[in-house]
Amino acid sequence: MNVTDAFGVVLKKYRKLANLSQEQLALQCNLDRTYIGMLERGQRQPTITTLFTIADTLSIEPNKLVKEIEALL
Amino acid sequence: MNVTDAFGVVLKKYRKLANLSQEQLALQCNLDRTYIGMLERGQRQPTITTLFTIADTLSIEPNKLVKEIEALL
DNA sequence: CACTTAAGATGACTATAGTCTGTCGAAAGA
DNA sequence: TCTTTCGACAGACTATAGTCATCTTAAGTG
Repeated sequence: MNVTDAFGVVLKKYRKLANLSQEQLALQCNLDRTYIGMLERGQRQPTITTLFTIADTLSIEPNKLVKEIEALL
Repeated sequence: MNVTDAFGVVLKKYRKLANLSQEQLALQCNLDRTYIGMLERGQRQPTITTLFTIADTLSIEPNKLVKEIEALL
């Protein structure tokens, strides 16, 4: 599995845990609804600041998200 | 301090620790020499796969790099 | 059934990641 | 002085992150 796909999997998992729709998450992150969807489907990869923004919104430390990605590779 | 600048600081620190020039690191990462410089100066921010590639080349876990960035924010 | 919400998907767009070529100055060695 | 190595920096470029409008489908819900 590649980094982009792994990020999508982890993102979806934590969004669901936070009980948010893609749209709700997008609003809280100041990102676009369709972009969140593309991230989850592995069709886009985030920059590092986007990673931090999303992690922040999901109340999880960025390094923990990254660690989970590493575990999927 | 923002995420982009913090990444630059951390990158430079670990590149020096690995005793590599920007050009040597760039070659090993398959990235451009000037781009490594821009990252270190906070003029560009990496995507997540670039983060993983660089961490890999520097023999450090991506989540550790990220943790250091968090500490600088 | 109609109505709503969530998400997949696409095409066109703007902003920026990442490349390439080259110049410059500082430091260090021959 | 001459050369090499390193890094800052600039400009022009290509690839892709991220936006926006819109349509479609699936799963509830009354």
